[in-house]
Amino acid sequence: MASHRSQQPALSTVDALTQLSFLLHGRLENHSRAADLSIVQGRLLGILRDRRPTMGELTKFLDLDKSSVTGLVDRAERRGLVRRCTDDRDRRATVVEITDLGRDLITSATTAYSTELTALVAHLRPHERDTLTDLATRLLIVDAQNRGVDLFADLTDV
Amino acid sequence: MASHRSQQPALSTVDALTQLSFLLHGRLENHSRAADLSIVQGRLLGILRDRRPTMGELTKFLDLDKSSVTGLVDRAERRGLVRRCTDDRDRRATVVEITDLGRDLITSATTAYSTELTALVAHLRPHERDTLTDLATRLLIVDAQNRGVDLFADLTDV
DNA sequence: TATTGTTATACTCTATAACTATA
DNA sequence: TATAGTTATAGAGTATAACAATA
Repeated sequence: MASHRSQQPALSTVDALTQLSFLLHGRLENHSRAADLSIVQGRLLGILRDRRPTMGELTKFLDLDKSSVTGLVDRAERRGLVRRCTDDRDRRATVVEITDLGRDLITSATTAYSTELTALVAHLRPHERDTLTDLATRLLIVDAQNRGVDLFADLTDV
Repeated sequence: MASHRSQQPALSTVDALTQLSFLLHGRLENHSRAADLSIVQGRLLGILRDRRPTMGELTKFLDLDKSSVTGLVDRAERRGLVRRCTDDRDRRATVVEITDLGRDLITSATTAYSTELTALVAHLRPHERDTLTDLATRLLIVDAQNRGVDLFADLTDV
């Protein structure tokens, strides 16, 4: 009942993870596009879902140049997905917040993505899913330690 | 000896895989950029490493519009990474092949990427790596079946 | 007529450098 | 002077629509 695939050439660990990474990234891109969002617009809205950062804080979350963030927020604001507010404590700073429309879009995109991915991993048995989750999480923790950050400190959602 | 992380909030399977996907994608991007390549240029060269496709075939491998492929190949050709040849059997068609320079670049990028990823998964025990590889491969196989293609038919390398 | 590929055009995304306004 | 953010500009990447050359 287990394996129909012994005839197949085996993938290396790195190749299998890399292909899986492309698979997930492509799904995320598809579902974002279905909500009329690019991946980076989706990341922006995901960050804003439970934060109200300044432009400068956004450059750190997104790891982009400040001018890139200006353009990104410009386009999102023009579409009514986010709005800029002035910070009363520092009049140089600009705070960005998500609008109801932006929240609706990112919610529908992440829901659809999550539903599709859940259906995919449903092909594994429960204990296999748990194992996969544990192994993936351990790799994330190792990487976070290598980078000197706490994996669970700033989960930026999708 | 096993787990120091029971205090941490657990990630869902989907979240763990999604974050891992971002991690790998970011690494691939870094190593590509170190070789002065974008991810898509790297994919192009990876495909050309063991193929000599027409422009039309490239649009299928890359899942891009033909005009996008024209631009992609234009920029790669301008940099001396690929060259266009005429197809003698169909004089409408254009065959694309990699140059020695292109091959050097993609080899160094994939080698560096693979080395870093191998070091990361080396934090797992051998039997855990095997399990992870098996589970990831099974997800890829399910997805390939859903899409009606053979996973092992057209591995486009990285 | 259908297919292969390019060109013209437009938009997103990204970065560098120069700039404005506030601290 | 230093910091927060924008503007000007340039280039990669992507797509749609119109086109040329060949089948």
